[in-house]
Amino acid sequence: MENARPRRTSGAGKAVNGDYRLEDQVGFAIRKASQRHTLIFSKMMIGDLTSTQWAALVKAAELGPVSQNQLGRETAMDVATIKGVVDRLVKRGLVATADDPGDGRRSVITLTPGGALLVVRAKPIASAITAETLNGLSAVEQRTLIDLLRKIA
Amino acid sequence: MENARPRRTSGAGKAVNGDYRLEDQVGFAIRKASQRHTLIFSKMMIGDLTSTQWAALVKAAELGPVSQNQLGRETAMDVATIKGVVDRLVKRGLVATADDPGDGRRSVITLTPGGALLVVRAKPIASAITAETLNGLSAVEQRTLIDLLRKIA
DNA sequence: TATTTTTCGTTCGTATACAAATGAAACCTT
DNA sequence: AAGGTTTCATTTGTATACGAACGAAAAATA
Repeated sequence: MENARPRRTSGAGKAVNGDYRLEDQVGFAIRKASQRHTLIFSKMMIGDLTSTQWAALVKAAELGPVSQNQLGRETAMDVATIKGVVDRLVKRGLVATADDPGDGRRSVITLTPGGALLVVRAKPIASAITAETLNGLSAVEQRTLIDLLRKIA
Repeated sequence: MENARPRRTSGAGKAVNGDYRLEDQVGFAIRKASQRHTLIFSKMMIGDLTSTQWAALVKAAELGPVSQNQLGRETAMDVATIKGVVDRLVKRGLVATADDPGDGRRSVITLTPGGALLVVRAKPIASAITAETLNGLSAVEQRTLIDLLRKIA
């Protein structure tokens, strides 16, 4: 029963040469996990919200009136990205923009009543999405995963 | 020194109501980790390869001639996504396509010599990218993170 | 105050990501 | 062999994601 394991090393432990497996890389694992989460999100969430739109909405609810760039920072979105997200939320009447009286550059973003209502109704669903995404893990593993992800983010 | 911690619960342990923090959700943590990885990847990788392009290249090297959809499956890419990726790799001369003689639907994808050379040279860099992405974690934590990501993917 | 720097929002270009629809080819079953 | 099903590749439409450049406004500083 020799050579039952792949002989990818030339000594003990550390690989030597052409041993690079896509499946072993964090980046690939992150991408696959992200894909599954996105799928779960789109299946479970109400109001046709994407996970990024939800992030912007719930942050806007938490923060109250915010500038667009600030909202982007809080939700980890590029200025160009948050613009597109906000535009789509405005078009759907979930969010409104107004000129900042004190700062000619800023446009202040606020939840509309409809947006606020949607946030209230979607919160338990968002929690359920997180739970479903983590459903193969024990409680300890769930916490560990989030901790480790935070550490490398 | 009472109420030093946020009072978000109305009993012991489990939260009750409007306590949903974006920062505590896996999806958000995954997105942020993905962003950092993407940044590291683009800064370190050679040949102007994105992480998805790299995935396609290294899988094509591992598998030899493959159909486009098959390559997409191996790299966790949608048919529409893998098409765009392959198109760009073809345009850059890293990959070539040919009609499958035995199957009129398939187009077979192969690495060009330039593509093969790039894979050889980029492998150690790709490993370094993974290491850099994980660099705040201990060896055990690194393995744990990848294991847990695989479990939920 | 005048100048420099920073911040804000916008726009352009490129690259994933995926649902859905399509036509062609292959496969399977009867 | 005919008919139904699956697979392959393509296309369209929408939504992130980010680098880079831009003008306008505010802030910092000389």
